[in-house]
Amino acid sequence: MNISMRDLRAFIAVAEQKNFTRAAEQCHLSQSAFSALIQNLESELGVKLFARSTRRVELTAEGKVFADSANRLLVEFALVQSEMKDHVEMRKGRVSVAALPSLAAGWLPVVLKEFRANHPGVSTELADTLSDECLELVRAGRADFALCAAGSDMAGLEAEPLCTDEFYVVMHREHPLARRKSLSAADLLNQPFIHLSHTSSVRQLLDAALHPGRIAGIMEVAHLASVASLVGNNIGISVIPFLALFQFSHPDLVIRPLKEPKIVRTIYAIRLADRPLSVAAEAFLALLKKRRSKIRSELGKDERRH
Amino acid sequence: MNISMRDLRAFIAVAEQKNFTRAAEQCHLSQSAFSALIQNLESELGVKLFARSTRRVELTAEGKVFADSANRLLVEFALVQSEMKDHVEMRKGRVSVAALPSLAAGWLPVVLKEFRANHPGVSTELADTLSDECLELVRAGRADFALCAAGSDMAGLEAEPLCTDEFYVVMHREHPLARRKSLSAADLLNQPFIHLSHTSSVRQLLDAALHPGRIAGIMEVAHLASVASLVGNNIGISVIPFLALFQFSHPDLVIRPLKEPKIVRTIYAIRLADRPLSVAAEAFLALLKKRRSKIRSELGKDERRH
DNA sequence: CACACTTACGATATTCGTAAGGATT
DNA sequence: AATCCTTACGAATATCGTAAGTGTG
Repeated sequence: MNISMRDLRAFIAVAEQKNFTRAAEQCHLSQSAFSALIQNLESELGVKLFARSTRRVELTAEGKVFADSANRLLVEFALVQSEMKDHVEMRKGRVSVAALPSLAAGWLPVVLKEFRANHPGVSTELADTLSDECLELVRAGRADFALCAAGSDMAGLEAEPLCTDEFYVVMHREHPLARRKSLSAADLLNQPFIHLSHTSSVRQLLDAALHPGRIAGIMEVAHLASVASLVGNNIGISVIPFLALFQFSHPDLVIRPLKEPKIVRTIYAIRLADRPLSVAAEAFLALLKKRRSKIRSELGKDERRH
Repeated sequence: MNISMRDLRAFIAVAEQKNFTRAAEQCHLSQSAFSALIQNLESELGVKLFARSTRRVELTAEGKVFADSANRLLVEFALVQSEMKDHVEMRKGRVSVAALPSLAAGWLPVVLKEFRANHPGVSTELADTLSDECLELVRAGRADFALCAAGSDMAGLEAEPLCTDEFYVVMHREHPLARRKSLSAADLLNQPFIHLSHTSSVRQLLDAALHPGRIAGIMEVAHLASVASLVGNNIGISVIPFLALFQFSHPDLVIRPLKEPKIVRTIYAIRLADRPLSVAAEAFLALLKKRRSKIRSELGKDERRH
């Protein structure tokens, strides 16, 4: 028992035209092939659908019953087809992104806005969280992809570099080091230092780069806003990646590039390996890559605003 | 764009099994043919439905969307199939019969009852009316077939004899002719005669057979019950077909066979030519023919009851 | 190296169209 | 004679299965 949409369309064509020849034309078939098709349909259903006298073709009682059903099935099927098309052409869909708070608060919304304007039917979700949780969301399939740093275990994931992010020293404007144009790791020794929590990728990177034993950490907080406040009150200094600097735009704060060693982290677009993204997610990721040059200029705008 | 139910079943099979090989077995196909089938489906829809790594098969985002639709379509289709089957096997359907009042009041209900008991899902309709209107109902498609006498214009109709119906003289028991065992046309001359209306097939047959000029018609009524009442009051006599005699079972009435000429009418099963009956109507007609031997015995029962 | 999907390719079935047949008006 | 559906039959097409190819764990 195998009936196709074409069979249904053919059936409906005869039912409407009441004529095999015209129905066959409508279906781009020879009349004989068409006749065979209808006969086949009748035998599959086990019912005569048409009463053919040589001069007239009419639906049988059972044919009428089937006509209603066939029409309904065709409509249903057309809806399914159009829904699939909607997804392919991104009039429908869903994109779920996990991103570092720094990206989620700065550059990402700008691109998100553009994407949403272009594809109003596609719903977008954004989870702003630390790298590890970003990766977890991707692994669990709760996010299509993540924009974050690479984690220690990247098995099953595929990471594509999106941009690099340099680290800066932030301190109070009255801090002794504030007069310097740039700073090195040696300058930070014995300075009261505000750390982010160990789970933060920033912290992990700093620990690796700056020999933690020699840094006089005096405090450990979870959120950048806390760091900014502590530094703003001159309780200590900190080292922050460029993308997070928008939280440190304050007259009392001074930002200085950290040189020697220059610390750079890479932000990746990370997704499940061997799993294609949905059409919409693919498109959104493409747009993100297309707009990646604006990452810094967007932040610039943000800083100028303060 | 031609997608078949088989395609949907195959798709659902992989979606559930998450494995082409098992799904192929489930569909009684070789794995390679199955693979081609799915690829074909994907290309027809214009979307990748499955993410195949060599080790795992999963639905893509679009595949999940399609899975819901495919399931729904299959369910819908199964319902359509079962509805068609219901009609073929007469768990559903409709039979509409037009029949002469004499049949509709006597034999027909008995067969109808049997049919309805065997096929409770099939709705039955019965129009009890004179032959001309019976034929009209059949022509208009309002009745599947009619049980009545043949009309003057039988074009487009197909008549199959069902039974014959002989005519009897009915009169009051005190009527002079009541003592006779049988009567001839000559006996009826100059007797006050109760006629049915000209539209009645009975009347037409009598007019043709009994030389109306020589019959002293004194009254013309539409319904047999009126004839019975008039005759019951000894206002006149009448000639009535056997099948209608059940209305004349009364102690005051006497029924005598009419011989010379013996008048016989034929009752036909009449339907549209070149139009098959619905399965249910065909079955009902078959049952009617099978039970036709009971036409007289049913009437006998009726008469015995009085 | 075993498993699982894809590709290649010859074999098999289906489906197609032309042409002839048959029935009706 | 014209119309319209069916049947016959060779041809085109699609589908199938075996077997080889490929990538992964």
